[in-house]
Amino acid sequence: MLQSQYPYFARKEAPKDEESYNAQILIRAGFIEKIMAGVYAFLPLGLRVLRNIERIVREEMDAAGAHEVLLPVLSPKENWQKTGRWESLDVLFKLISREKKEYALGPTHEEIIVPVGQKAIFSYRDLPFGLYQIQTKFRDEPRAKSGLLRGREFLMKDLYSFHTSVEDLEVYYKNMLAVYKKIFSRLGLEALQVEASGGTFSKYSHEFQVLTPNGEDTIIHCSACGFAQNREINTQQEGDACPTCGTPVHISAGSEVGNIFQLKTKYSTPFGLSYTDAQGVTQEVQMGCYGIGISRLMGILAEVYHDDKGLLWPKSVAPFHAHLLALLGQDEEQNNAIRSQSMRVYEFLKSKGIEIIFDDRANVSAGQKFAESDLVGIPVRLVVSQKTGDKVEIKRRGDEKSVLVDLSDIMPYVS
RNA sequence: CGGGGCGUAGUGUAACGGCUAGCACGAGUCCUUUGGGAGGAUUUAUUCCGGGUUCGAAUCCCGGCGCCCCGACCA
Repeated sequence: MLQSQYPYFARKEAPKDEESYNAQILIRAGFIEKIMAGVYAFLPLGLRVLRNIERIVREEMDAAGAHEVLLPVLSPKENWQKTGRWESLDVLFKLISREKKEYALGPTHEEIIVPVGQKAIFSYRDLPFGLYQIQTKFRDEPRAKSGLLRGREFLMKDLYSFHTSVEDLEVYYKNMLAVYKKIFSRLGLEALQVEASGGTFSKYSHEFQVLTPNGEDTIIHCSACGFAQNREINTQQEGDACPTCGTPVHISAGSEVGNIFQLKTKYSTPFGLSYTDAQGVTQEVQMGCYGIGISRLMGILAEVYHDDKGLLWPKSVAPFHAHLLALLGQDEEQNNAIRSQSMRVYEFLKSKGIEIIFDDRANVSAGQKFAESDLVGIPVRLVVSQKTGDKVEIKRRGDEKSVLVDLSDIMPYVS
């Protein structure tokens, strides 16, 4: 039996027990499915978006010289006891084995990476270096909410850097600020670099915030000089003078997409992570950590890129480059012509490396195919029907008008 | 964990304590249809779970579980 070219899970109505926009639209369009509060399955279309976000983050991490690792989700209690977080970290998921041994599911991986790093660090000559992973994280949030924006299980990139000195850490940290800006810009997002409280990690940190009406953070920011602080550390009101340049500040809701901290020796100390300096003296290793919420980014992209008809993915993360619709009718002779023409288009674009999804379903009305393609939000829509003859109709998602072109002229429209 | 709301086919919903739990969408089958979520016929439910009140419970009461929202919390 021929498998359908169209792995589709769309539905007309979103479940009523889901109020956040990103979860509603992503469920409706068939990208994700809720399994329980704060836990989602990624369906074929959603996984492709997730992989694209991942790929961009991975490319930039690799370009910055970081090395990818994969740390375990399951981790021993002792490591968390060493830092005191077995007790202090409320969101730590704990589990007990048949043998009554206790484990934690990783909410973040300092307790795991430090002992790993230790194996490679002896001398100052071994430093600096960075290790990162893209891994599922677990946090026992007291209240999961806002769809993909705050889950109990989510995908995250976490990078840890190791240094001989605070000065060296600062160089790396500053470079990471630039790397992060590049990542968000490739994802089609404008992210403000925001100063925030460092939480339990350090006195201060930098967050990257995308301004969106449904964001859970409040950001005080200045459009003139780029000053931006989280409400956590700033109590200014709309229109107050910017502390750095005096221009009236704005207050906006934002969603955190990345966060970077200077850990310094916070985790080196409990694990005895040290190196020998040029004078033969033992010194503590200085550390930084740098996170990006991969699955959360997918939710934020849905919040930012949509209209009343559905999603509009930026090309860099879109699940496919092109969405091909074959509009079939009752006339089988006509249908055969449409099938062979749409297959020509499909094979041609595939041969050119264009990622294409092909809606070849029979017995689905043209109107439904159009509505669903708008909902899914792939950047370019191609139509083959009785009207198009040996040409293809092309329309960009979001455009009003379409054009009819020969197959030989199609590439500029889809690449 | 405090406050609020809510659990009825796959989805969205209706039903005064009382007839065979109604409708729409989806899905299955058959026929017709095919450029903006098509039409007809037909099929599709232990009303979240467990107790209780009652001649009789989707409906009222108690307990549990689950979901959403506000707050607290948020590496």
